[in-house]
Amino acid sequence: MMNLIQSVERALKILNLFDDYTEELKITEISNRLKLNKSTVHSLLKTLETYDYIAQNTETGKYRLGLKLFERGNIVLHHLNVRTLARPFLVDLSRDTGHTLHLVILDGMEGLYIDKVEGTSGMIVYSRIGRRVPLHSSAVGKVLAAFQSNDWQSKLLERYSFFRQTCYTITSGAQFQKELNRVRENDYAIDSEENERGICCIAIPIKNHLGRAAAAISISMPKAQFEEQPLENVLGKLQAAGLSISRRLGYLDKKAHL
Amino acid sequence: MMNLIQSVERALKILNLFDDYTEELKITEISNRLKLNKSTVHSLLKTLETYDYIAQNTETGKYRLGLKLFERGNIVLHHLNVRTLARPFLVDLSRDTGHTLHLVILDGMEGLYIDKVEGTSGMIVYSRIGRRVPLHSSAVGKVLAAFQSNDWQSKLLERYSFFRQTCYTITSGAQFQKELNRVRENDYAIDSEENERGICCIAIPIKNHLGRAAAAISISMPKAQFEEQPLENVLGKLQAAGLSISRRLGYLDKKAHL
DNA sequence: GAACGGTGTTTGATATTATCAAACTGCGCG
DNA sequence: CGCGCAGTTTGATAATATCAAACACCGTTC
Repeated sequence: MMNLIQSVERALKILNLFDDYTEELKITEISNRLKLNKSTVHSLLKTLETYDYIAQNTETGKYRLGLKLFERGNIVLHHLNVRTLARPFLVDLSRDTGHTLHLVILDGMEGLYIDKVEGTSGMIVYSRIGRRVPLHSSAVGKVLAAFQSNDWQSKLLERYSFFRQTCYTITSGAQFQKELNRVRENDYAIDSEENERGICCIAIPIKNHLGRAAAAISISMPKAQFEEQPLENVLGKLQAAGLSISRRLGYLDKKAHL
Repeated sequence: MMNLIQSVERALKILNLFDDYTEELKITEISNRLKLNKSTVHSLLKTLETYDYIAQNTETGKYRLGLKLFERGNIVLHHLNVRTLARPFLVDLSRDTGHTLHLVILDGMEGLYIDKVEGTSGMIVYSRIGRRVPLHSSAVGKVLAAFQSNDWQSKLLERYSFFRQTCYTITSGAQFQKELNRVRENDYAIDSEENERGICCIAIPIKNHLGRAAAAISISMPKAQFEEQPLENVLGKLQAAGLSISRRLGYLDKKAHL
C-alpha cells in the first residue's frame, strides 16, 4: 500500500511510550522496549529535543515529554470549540449534583475525554483528559456510536471487538446493535456497572447540524446513589444542557436522518 | 556537534507549520513552504497520520493536526501540577474583579500560557493557552525572569533581543536589568501598555521551594481602569493567592538566594 | 585508587532507506 | 472534452539512518 518512513515512525513510537508513564525514561530503557540500538534512540531523542517535543532532565539525564506537545495539543483543542461551549454547563451540573461530569468525543473506534469536572463527593473516577474509553462499555461511548450514520455503525460492528470489562459488559454485536437503537429512541444512554464495578453513568449527546453526535456528556455516580433516586431528577438537567450546547453548534431539533 | 535525523526533523517541521493556522493545509502548500518534494511530504504526512499526529479531512483531502497531540499534551500538562493548584484561585480572582487572569510558566526565553480565565467584562485579550509571550514586554515575563538565578539572568541578558512591541516597551538590557531588580524588591511586576496598546497587567510570582518562579499569575485590564483605582485593591488579592499556591508547592517564605 | 557497572554520548563503515522527478488518478470547471 | 489542480504511486538513485564498538563520565566497591 504505502511506505511509511521508518525513522519518523520510531520517533513517534518514542513519544507514545510515555503513555502511562508520567515518570521520566532512561535512554537504555527506551532502546530495550523498542528493540532499537541505543545510539539510534539517542539520535531520535536529540532531534525531538531540538524541536521541543522531548526534554531532558539536566540533573538525571533522563528524558521526558516536551512542552511543544502541550502547545500543539492546545491548538488542536481550539478546533474543538465544543469544549469551551460545554465547560460552563459541566461546572453547573457538577455543582448542582455533586457528581463528576465528563465531556467525550469520538476518535476512531474509541471515546476520548476532552474535559472533566470533578464532583464534590470525592468519589474517585478513573479517567483523565486525553485518556480513552471503550464505546461498548460506557454511556458516552453508546451515545457517540448511536448518533452516527448507519454506514458508520455497520463498519464499526464488523470490526469491533467487544472485550469484557465487568460481568455486566455487553459482549456481542447483536446486543450492542439493540442497545444503540434504544439509545437513539431515548436520546440518552445508561452504563450500569458495565465499565467499572460500582460506577454508573448517564450520558446524553451533543448534536451538530446533521444530528450526529459531536460529543457526549456523562455524569458518573456510585451504584447506590444511581439506584435510590429517580432517573428523571438528573436526566432532565443533562438533557437541557445538551440541547443548549447542541443548538449553539448548529443543531436544529429536526429529526436527523442517519 | 550532533547529527539530527533529517526525516524526523522534517516531520516535526510539518507539525510546527500549524502554529498560527487553525486552517487545514494542502499537501502542495506544505511542500512549498518547507521546500520539499510533494511526495516526500506525502510520505511524512501518511506516517504522521498512521500514528494519529495528523488527520486528513476526508471531504477536502486537506490535512490538520491529529488528536494524539492533544492526548500527549495533556500528559505533559499533568506533570505541571501548578495548573491544578492555581485554577481555583484564578477563577475566584476573575469573579471578584471581572478581569481576565493568566497563568504562565517559563519556557526557554519566553513565557508560555498554561491557563486562562476570561473576565466578565468581555474585554478581548489576545492570548491563548499554548501561546507564548515575550519576557521583556509583559508583567508575567518580568516576574518569571526576576525570580531566576543571577546566572540565568546574565545568560538571558547576553542573548536576549529586546524587540519593540509598543512605544512603551523596554528595549535595552540595562533598563530591563533595573526593572528586574525592582520586581525582586516589590514582589510584583507591572506592564503598562508595554506589550499591547490599551492593556495593562499586574503579575505576581508563584515560587517553589528554592524561591524561584515556577509560574506567574497576571491580571489584565484596560488602561482606564488600571489608572482610576489604587493598585493595592487588586494587588493584595493577587499576592494572597500567590502565597497560598507557592506554599503548596513547597515555598517556605524564606528569603531566597538567587 | 584501581576496577567495575551503570549511565549518556560520539564515531564511522555499511547498506538500508528516504528522496526526488516523473507519471498517474481523479475531480471540478469551462 | 480537455485543461488545471488536487492527492497519490512509482522506481532508480544517492544520500542518510543505522548499528556495533569505543568513549567519557560518575558512583560504588573492593
